[in-house]
Amino acid sequence: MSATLSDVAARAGVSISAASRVLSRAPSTRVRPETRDRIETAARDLGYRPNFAGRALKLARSDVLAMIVPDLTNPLNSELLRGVDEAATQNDYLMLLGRSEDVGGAMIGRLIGEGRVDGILLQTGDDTRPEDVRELLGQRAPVIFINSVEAGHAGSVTLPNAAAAAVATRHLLQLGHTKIALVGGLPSVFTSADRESGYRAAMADAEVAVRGPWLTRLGYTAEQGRRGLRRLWRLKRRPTGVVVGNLNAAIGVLAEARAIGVAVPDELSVVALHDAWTAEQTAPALTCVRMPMYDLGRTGVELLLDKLRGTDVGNVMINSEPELVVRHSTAPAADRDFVTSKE
Amino acid sequence: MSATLSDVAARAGVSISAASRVLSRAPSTRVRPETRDRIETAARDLGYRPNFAGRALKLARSDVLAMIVPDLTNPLNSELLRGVDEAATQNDYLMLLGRSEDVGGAMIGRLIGEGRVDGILLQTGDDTRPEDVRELLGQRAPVIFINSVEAGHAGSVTLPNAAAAAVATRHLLQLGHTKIALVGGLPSVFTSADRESGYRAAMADAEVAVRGPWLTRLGYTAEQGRRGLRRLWRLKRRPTGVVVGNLNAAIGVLAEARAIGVAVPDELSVVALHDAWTAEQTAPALTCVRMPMYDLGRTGVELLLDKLRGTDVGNVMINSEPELVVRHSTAPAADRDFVTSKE
DNA sequence: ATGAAAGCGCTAACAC
DNA sequence: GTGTTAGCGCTTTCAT
Repeated sequence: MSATLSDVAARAGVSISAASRVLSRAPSTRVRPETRDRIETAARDLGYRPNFAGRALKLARSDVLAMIVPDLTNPLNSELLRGVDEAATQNDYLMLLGRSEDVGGAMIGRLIGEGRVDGILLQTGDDTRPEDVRELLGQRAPVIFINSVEAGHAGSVTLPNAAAAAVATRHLLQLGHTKIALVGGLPSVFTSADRESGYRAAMADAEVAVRGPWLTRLGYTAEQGRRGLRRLWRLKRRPTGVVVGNLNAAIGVLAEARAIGVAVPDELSVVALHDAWTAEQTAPALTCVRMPMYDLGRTGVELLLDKLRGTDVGNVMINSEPELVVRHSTAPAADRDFVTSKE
Repeated sequence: MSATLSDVAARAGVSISAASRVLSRAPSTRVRPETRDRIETAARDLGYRPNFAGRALKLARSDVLAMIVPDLTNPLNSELLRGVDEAATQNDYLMLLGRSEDVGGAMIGRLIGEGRVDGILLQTGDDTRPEDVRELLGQRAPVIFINSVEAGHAGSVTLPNAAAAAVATRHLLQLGHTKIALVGGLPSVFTSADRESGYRAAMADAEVAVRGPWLTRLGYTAEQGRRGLRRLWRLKRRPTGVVVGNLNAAIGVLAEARAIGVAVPDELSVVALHDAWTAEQTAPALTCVRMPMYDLGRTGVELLLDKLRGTDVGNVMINSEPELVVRHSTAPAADRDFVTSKE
């Protein structure tokens, strides 16, 4: 065991409470400079670290935030986790990671019930059961939803989902495409509707018709993306461009395109929402709309800390404009001999 | 705050210690069935959860294990994390995730110094500084190295790196290739040498010459894989097959091959170490050697728990045979009109 | 400016 | 079989 406060106090020749004041509290506490010095020196010599159990027991808080995501090893979450981690660290909190599939399970129950975490950032996944979420909300730790919302729950941060889908759609429109499909997420997932509405809005703005069969809502995984493209290619009237609601699904779309002999971008332009290193390594490299994931994480932490302090929190949308990253999976429409002036 | 032990005791009409005995200890403690019943009922009614700070303070342990990896969102780690998590949960431990880039930093120091974790599973990365690792080992939490070793340190689990590289190499040899290159990891990384030796052993067994320029040691990222292939393709004598030490690097190799006009597998066969969903989505889909990542995680936890109990632990290698997963990035050598009988 | 002491929730001797 | 009690390390009134 490392040195305790009483070790430090003994070495500095002061009382435990004096040592505590100097070592833990805001520098506001007035104490004779010489005493402060002795205490700080003793602490340094002994390599003193406050025992967190003692602290947590006394203060009834753990200084830990839990970030719960559907898939820890999804590269799309990389920036999100970095944002959360940095914001947490700056506020002297630790970030604990969990999977949303565990939400109904024992592990998350332990985290909260045993007082191991002070608050929770929750990103639900395709498989998260609503009743588990409601149970979670019934416990005593405040929850902030990340890129998802729960009716009647105060505290969420969302991405500019509609705006991002619109950026992607406009990119294809500007390349001269009019037959534009959407390979979207499951209808049950919060972001799906938003992204679809952004797509519809951009199409409407351009006065281009949306055809029902060109919308698929199969999910955000690569395999589901493949299925989406297969379904589109079974159609008599096929699109020349497709907006894919998620990068991983787009990777599947590309793989399936190759498998069934669809040339990208010559025959089909593909643009995806989200960006990550994997997008640069596909064949062809994927044109993407980058999402403000880092800000999403930071803002989530700020909201959670507000809630912890008792401040009223609302539902905020990150409003930085999603950025188009043009790579090689999109090209001017082949069935037109002109393109818009923008391109 | 939720119910405490004394709430439960009061409601059951027993002493706190009776409640503690019944609720926390092995069922061995003898107590009148009726009393046990009353206590358990009271606990259930009150939704009692042991406060972990009180428990940790008393027992001087936290029941938390930290798993530290270079990159949380690397899909290659998915199975590893699952293995660690499951084994930890089964032993009533919680898994806390950290990044190895933080090893020298404040965060990991807090985890250990403040007694927040009982032990550590550490997978070092390209950027982990040896002096930071040594400092970590100097602290009071036991450490088990995951697929890496530290000289003189008891406790590590490693993958069958050499065996996997040999499996990959033999696959190419059996397809008739003799001009086989290795796109490997950084020389400073533990696994690099092992994988290289497996490659060399397989080549030697087949009495096929290894040419120096065909070995690159640039690293395990996609970008480093791309650079590896570029370097190989600058050669006058080019290989017809390449073993890539890491799946992510192989994804880069494929991307670069396409970029510079190398046909895979017709002109170049590519086989990668490790497997993940990303390997099924490349063009062409990657032939891989699957590694026992799940077992790696489980075994790491078991070793760590042994060490926690004071048992002597050694350095174990997971010995399940790495499994070849043939997809479409490898094909018979084009410069031979015969193949071995095996294929 | 500094110290004494209580108590956060829990477990483990020890007494009965 | 059950209760009493001390104490883990810390913060925080309250005295001095």
